[in-house]
Amino acid sequence: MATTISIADIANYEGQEVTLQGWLYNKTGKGKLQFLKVRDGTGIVQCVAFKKEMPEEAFEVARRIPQETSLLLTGMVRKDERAPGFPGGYEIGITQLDVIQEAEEYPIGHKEHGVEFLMENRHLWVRSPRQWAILRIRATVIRAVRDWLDDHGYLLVDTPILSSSAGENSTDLFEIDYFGQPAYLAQTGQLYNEANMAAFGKVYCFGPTFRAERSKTRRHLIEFWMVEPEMAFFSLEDLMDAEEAFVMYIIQQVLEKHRPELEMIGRDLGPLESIAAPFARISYDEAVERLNALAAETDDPERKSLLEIEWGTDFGSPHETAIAEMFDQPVFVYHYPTACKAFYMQPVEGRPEVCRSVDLLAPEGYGEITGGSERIFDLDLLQRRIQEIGIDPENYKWYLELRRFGGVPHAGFGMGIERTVAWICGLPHIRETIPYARMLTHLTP
RNA sequence: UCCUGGAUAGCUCAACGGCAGAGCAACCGGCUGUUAACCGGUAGGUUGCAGGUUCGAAUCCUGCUCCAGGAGCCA
Repeated sequence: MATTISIADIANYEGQEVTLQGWLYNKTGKGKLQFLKVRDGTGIVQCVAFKKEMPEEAFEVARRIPQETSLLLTGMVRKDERAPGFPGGYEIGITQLDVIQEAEEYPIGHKEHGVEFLMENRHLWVRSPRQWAILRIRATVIRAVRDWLDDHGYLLVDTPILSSSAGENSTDLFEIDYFGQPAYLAQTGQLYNEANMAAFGKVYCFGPTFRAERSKTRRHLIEFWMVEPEMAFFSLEDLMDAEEAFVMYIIQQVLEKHRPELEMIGRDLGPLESIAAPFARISYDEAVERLNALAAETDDPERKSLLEIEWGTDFGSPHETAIAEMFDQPVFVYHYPTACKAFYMQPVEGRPEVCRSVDLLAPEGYGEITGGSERIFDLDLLQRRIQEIGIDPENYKWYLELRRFGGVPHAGFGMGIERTVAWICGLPHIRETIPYARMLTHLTP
């Protein structure tokens, strides 16, 4: 009985007889010689069925079976430069072949398909090499996130997904029936993080978040995964230092572990490899100046009006892209107008119209991947802010109470996993960065 | 919610007022090194839905449905 192996480990079995269990990915034939590309979840290997080297009925099976048939095969591993696959360079000379389930006509062929069709068949699309590579990179991004935080003194403290009131504001929340009273799906774990940081110092939560926004762009999901670290005694500058190291680690891990996958999906590695700390840091004031300067020297009136910005308004997507394009590195933009940001952000000393907030914009037009700030820790100030923006203090009772029992300066940020993966993989659309994207028009599969 | 574009064979598309077609997939046959194999053959259609104009509509008009991209909002 031959050893059952994973394709990823095939190089260790050269010259040995092995068993493989997997699915037929593709087949090309030439009469008495059939090339079966088989995948097993860890990789793809070319298996060669040659009529003279195997039982007659097994060869007939090799000739007949369609794409995605599940199978069990045995054969000799040999090195061959011509053999395609992942990792490639090895192939298996089949001596025995058994079908587990012969597939019906498989909808996803090896030609191009439209977005609508692929999304309807997402449960099958995840098998395609490109999607397979992207989702493996996603898993590594998530692991790098967890490892870096765990290794730097942050404790994972989970925050609830169901809650009785809004996190930051009451719009774009999914409301559900919670035994007769309204409840909402979390759009952030941040308020709970602030309670947890006072217990554990440095904490983070990681999980799905929900935004009921009718957004229809390549950067938006209704359900997306966010990691949110929150740190006691952190200033805005500490926050930027941490984010910088954190993002660098994630990129290094992906480059180290997934070079073949990145090449497989056609990612230009140059811009990614050249990412290095320190990242640029500019103030909102400077960003507005730079945008208006750029608009001034732009001839195209349409683009000009997209770039022009009045101080005090938040950046639109064209602004973010334009700022990011001014740098080869990710760029921090800090001290946004207080009016544009959440109520709990700490105003700048002596200049309350701006706050101690910072967004990190990814290069190559990928926009905002993190957003964070120093939080208000003074009770009176926070109460005043709640009153100013007109939300019900009753909903923030426990949150306010954190400021009664040892309030300290603290800061935190949130990073969108899917946007980060989209940037690292160089993808045109965020829908490929999550196994089953929830979007305005996609709830199935 | 708004703006723009689209819907034709299982898939990707062509035909743009005059016989609805190709490639891939499927099926049959050939081929000992294929890389989206190739070669020959077969089958495959309520042209998104409803109405209108016309001798004649996939094509022009009206309404609707669905999809995509973008804006706003955000990570």
